[in-house]
Amino acid sequence: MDFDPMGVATDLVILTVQGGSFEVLLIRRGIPPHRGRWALPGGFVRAGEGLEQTARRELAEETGVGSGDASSDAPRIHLEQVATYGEPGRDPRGRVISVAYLALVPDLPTPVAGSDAASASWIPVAEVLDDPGRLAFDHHRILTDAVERARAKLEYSPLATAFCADEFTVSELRGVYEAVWGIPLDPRNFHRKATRTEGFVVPLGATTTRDGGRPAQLFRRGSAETLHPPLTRG
Amino acid sequence: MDFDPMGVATDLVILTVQGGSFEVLLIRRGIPPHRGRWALPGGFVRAGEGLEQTARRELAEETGVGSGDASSDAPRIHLEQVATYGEPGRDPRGRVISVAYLALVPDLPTPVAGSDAASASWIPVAEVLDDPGRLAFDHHRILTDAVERARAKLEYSPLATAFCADEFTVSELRGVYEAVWGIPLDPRNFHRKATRTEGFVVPLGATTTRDGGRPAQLFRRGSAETLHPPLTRG
DNA sequence: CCAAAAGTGTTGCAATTACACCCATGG
DNA sequence: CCATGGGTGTAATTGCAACACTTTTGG
Repeated sequence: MDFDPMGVATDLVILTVQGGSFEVLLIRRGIPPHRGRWALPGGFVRAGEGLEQTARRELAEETGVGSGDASSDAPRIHLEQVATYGEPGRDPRGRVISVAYLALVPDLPTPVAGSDAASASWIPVAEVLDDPGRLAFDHHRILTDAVERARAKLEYSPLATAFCADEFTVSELRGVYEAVWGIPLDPRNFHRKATRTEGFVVPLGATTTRDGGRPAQLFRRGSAETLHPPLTRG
Repeated sequence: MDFDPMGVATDLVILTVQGGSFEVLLIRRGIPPHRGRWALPGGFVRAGEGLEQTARRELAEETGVGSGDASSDAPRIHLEQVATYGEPGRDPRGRVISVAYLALVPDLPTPVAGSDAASASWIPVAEVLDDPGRLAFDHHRILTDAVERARAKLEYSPLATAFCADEFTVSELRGVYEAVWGIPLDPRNFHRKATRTEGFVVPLGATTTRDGGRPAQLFRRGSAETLHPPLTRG
């Protein structure tokens, strides 16, 4: 038996935390379908290209970072697959399957508009989630799934460090948790948990006073893949 | 820009627990490529068909249950998407993207060989995981990912009930956990956790002596989607 | 009666929370 | 000296593992 050929695309949920706000990168579509509407950045997988490779290419096009090329010395961006969406009729161009990826980036310079985007902007996640009609295609569902994944993974993985610069303070790390989860955390207990959890963060010895008050130690992400014990919400 | 057309398939990781053994349904391929080798059941997505619909169709073909048709009164089988695999070169027939699904079924009658399968058998999961060369394509990776997902979800979701018949005892439920995790659990503490966790299981009043000894209460799965608190491994 | 499996009570350790308190800087 | 944020100590509580013990059947 032969197969029915289909289009395969990747869509990206690029998340960041800026000044205590949890935001997603959206584009205003410059070409049909859904021209002029907000959507997740994405594009078709090319013939010889792997799925993650496509996602990294799109990420680089939109943000200017994270291309997986050996030639690039850009910071390593966290990128993971979330799910695949393939209902017939989800794209008016024909039968298109979309593999959604979640990317977590630190505070970045202004986003760049890609080829199919009239413009690109950081928008607060909560605002978009509260308005199911805001996004084109089935992108509201994709965003919902990706954000849920991110929120869950903060608990048991060191993923939050992906939102931070190379060097960060415990407060900055806590700010990530507070922004993503949308709840305040006790700074004193958080400090203990973050620093005592094996392999989560490693102290650099240096300090900074960029947040005012007593100088804070600087840390880099550790080597742990999972957090024991996990950080809990609430 | 137009897209490069590709084949889209679903592959199924169908898991069950039989007599304390955690097993996966494999087929011996009856057609090329990889004719004669073991593989996960799967097949191409048809033109007007949704991804999950394809998975349910394949599941019904292999096991005779769980088709999503309204006409079917077969039991509802747990089916969830795991991940999508799309490296160029993973399938010699051309560029094929495969969406992997995880299905959990209760102890079932003998499996049926589908159209592309010479035969189908239940094989212990541990045995297959220990032998990376056993499966065709990249199916060892898919199985690894799916089993990891299943093991993790037992902790915080009522998924284990999907391996049980409609009515089950606490011991039978514990047997599922022990088989999937591969470790023994304290029957007394497990009983408390399972029955005290809100919405996990609901007592039916009836009892059974099918396991010997004192009669055990029968339960049905509850309505909870997540377990609070979770059941922990170790 | 004994064996086997179901189910309950209790105890002690470990993790977590809530918050009092001290530290180090800038203004 | 005060405000601000960084960081430590500690008591009350909760959660959980370990295991003694009781219950209800079959043989």
